[in-house]
Amino acid sequence: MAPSDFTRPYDPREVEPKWREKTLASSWFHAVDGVSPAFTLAIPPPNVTGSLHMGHALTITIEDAIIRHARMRGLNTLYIPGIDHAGIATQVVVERQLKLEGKTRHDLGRDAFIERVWQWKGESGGRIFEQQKVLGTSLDWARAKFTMDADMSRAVREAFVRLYEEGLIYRANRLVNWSIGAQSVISDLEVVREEPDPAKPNAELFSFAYALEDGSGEIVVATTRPETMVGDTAIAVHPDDARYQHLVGRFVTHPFVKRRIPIIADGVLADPTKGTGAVKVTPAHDFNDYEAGRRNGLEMINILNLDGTLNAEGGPFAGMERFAAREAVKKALEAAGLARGSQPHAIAYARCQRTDSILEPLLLPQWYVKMQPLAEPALAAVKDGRITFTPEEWTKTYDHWMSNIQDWCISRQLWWGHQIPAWYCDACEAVTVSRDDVTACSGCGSAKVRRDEDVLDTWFSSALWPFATLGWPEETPALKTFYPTSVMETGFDIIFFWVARMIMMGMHFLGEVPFKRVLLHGMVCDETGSKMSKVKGNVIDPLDLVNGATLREIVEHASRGVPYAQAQKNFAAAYPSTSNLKEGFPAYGADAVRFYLASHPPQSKKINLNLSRLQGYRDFCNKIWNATRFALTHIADVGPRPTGPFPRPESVAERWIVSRLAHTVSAVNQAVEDFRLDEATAAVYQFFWYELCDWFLELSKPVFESGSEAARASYKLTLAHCLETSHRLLHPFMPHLTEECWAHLPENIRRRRSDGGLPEVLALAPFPGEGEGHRDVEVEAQMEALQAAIEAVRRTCAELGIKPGANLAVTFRSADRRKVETLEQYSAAVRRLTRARETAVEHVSGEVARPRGVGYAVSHGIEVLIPLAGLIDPGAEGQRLEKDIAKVKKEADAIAKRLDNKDFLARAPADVVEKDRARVAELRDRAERLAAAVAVLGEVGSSQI
RNA sequence: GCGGGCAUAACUCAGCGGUAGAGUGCCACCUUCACACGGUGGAAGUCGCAGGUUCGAAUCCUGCUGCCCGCACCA
Repeated sequence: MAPSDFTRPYDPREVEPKWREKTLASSWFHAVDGVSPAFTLAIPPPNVTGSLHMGHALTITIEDAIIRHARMRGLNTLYIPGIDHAGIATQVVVERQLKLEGKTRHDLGRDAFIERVWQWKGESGGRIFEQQKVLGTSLDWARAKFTMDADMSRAVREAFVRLYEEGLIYRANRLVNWSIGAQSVISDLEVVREEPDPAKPNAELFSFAYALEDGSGEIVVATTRPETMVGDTAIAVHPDDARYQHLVGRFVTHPFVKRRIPIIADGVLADPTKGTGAVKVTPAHDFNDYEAGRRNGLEMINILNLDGTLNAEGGPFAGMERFAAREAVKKALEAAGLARGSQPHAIAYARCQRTDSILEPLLLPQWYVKMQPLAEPALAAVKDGRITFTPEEWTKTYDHWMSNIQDWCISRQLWWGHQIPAWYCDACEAVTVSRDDVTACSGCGSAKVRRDEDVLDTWFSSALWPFATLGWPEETPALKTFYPTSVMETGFDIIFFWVARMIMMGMHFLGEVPFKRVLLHGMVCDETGSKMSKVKGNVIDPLDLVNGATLREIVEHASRGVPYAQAQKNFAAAYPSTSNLKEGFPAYGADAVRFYLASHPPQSKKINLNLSRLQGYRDFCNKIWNATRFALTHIADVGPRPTGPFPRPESVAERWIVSRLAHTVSAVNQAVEDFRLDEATAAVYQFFWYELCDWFLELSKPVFESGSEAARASYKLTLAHCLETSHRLLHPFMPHLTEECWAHLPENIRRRRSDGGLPEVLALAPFPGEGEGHRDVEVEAQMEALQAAIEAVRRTCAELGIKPGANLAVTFRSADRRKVETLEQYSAAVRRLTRARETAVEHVSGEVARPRGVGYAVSHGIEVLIPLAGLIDPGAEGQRLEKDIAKVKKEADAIAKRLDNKDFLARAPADVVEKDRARVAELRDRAERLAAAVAVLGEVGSSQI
């Protein structure tokens, strides 16, 4: 391929699809069993119902960068892809489809329904894999797993049976969170509570009276759920509440159902300061009442059907939907003269995370995992550092949750999922839990056994992910090679749902941590900081950023089920910067999106999408492209790259760039090791643009144009080396662009593997380490002086309003022989970069007369003299210099003041004091020289002050 | 109520004890033969407020204010 193949500007649409195809046709990212050291990362499996969102893009970006870095460092690297069957979400999707056909899952029956879900999964369940590929992942697709695969199901069953046999799984009849929307139980973690705002009542606190059975009076209670009163089995008062002591032990009569209800004393439930101090007790429908019921041996009466209607216990209200029943009960109480008023009230509704329906506490037998014994080793593993969290602050959150852990309800009344392997006997009481399907009761041998209808919480299978994906419970070579995995990387919002449970299960079943490090990232939000949601209409599809999209497409992807005009309004509110976005998004490309996402520090809880920054990284891609294109015009015939460490070049510029390269390489490696991808991307961005392109490339141009043969050869090698090393440094963040650029480089310059072989592609090349350069602090100082001299000329001209292209003849003076030599050596480059017609360099010592009427600057021990005659009025220079003098003096005075402080001298470290002394001296010297320059400016100049 | 976090340039965010930084935006200039998705120069911050520790604080400590996020509770 020739440099002319480079289109301009860089167009990711030309390059990225090509490398995606090559990758998928290759075996570059297949990990091999049995080779160590290994590096493993199992992707957090996205929902099978899902399509790629910014959170997935962030996950993949971070993980793939870490994975690619590890792979290039020579580790046997495995990045495991996968999809989660997502019980409730998937079942809801398919049920919605059925509804369009006028059917329910019950019309189909369980087997046919499950068949139908699999069919759906086959058609649209793999979409997210395709979307992940667009981002340039280096996943090992041959090892992709779906949590409902046969081997995964086997692992789930094995885990369940073992826990049961160990007494860590049990069945109990307890109050659970019932989601009427999902028609299932959900776990504590899946309950969301909206914070109540007392200023905005969202409910009604309704008071009513129970009449004492002897007709001697009444007792008033209040509730936000009047319909539950048909399930009341007690009224509780505080034992010390003088108002009610005489009533404890007596009874009231229920107005609607024939029941005597005791008035009991319960100091836990009843709070004398709240309401009337008397509280109705409905043990089967309230968590606190349930505890009170257990304490006091109360009857527990379930009044609800699973669909939210009142059952036969509802008396006159039986059959009514719960909210209709609420109104009916209120009316009936009023009619009976028992209503005692109501007031607006703010309460925290408990809702189902998936369906948003208000949850009902219900008494139902369910399967639970006993968490305490599992939590203890998992807590210890984090405490003693076998597992570390990044950012560290999550350790506390983890400790706190794990130390107060509740048993985990794992039954779900769904059809889609791993059916619980428990069989009940109709002939006896025995429960049979088995690895194999059961035909006879383990207790009495009866064939009348029924399997538990329920499936397991999806998170139960997720908890086995790091080892089930590797073949557990089999002792597979993969398991031996890749477990424990190296890193678990995911959003902080599932630290309890997932991370904590994986740690518990991994330690329990394998006796070893499932991963050594946990990296938790934040949430990608819109420009205003709001969480992305289709309801808010502020979702941005990462593929629209990658491929480009029209405004209409963007807006349509942002929300669901809203008219376009409204959707546009919602979108504009969430992304104020897009007000001028007529054309939609350009194709930023996967590489720019990745680099952008990687540029955020892990402690950012929120990443507010910033399109201008994204654009900045697209520009960076273009910069890399063009720099490579330019370099290729010079390095096509570069000599062979020496094996081993890069040899130390001769010239200042080369030694400088190689020193900066060494610095960048170590900064990037350290940053990736620390999971500070933001620092890694910043370091390589800084190096490539501001050091390699802005300076080294510019300094090398005159050499390529008119340097000696030897100099040209040396600069070619250095340039090619820096460029090739940059491609390798950038590759984990920008896989497509760097592959393309690297493929254009002459073979001579590509870094070989340690065995001497030429890597097939950049992804398989060694990551830069020691030996790519050498730090040279001295040459860096020399280079800084050269840069400062050039910048001094530019600044002086700019501040004086001297047009570029003016006829400049600049003289540099220094007492430092090396600086003089450097300036002389680079005089052609200096002319080019300052646009001066001619330059002269003088080595001076002691006081030297200054010419009159010159623009003057001094920095890093180099004086800059620019004759102004014929260019501008020297008066302007006088003003400019005076301003400069004032600034320098102010700075010098500030430091001098510190140096006058005896305590500072006595207590500050010697090197700090020394640095300040040198700095004051330098500043004073500059001030003197500037003052002298003013003095010789000429008549006009000196009178301007 | 318990716990965690955040407040730095117009915007988005680094820095977390020794001269206030980056990207974007802004202003001025430049169509210099890799790149105008470019180059050069510039302006811009009493680092939320008040105390304290220290020779020295954006950085450590305490309090306050304002936001955010968990967990618990809510007749």
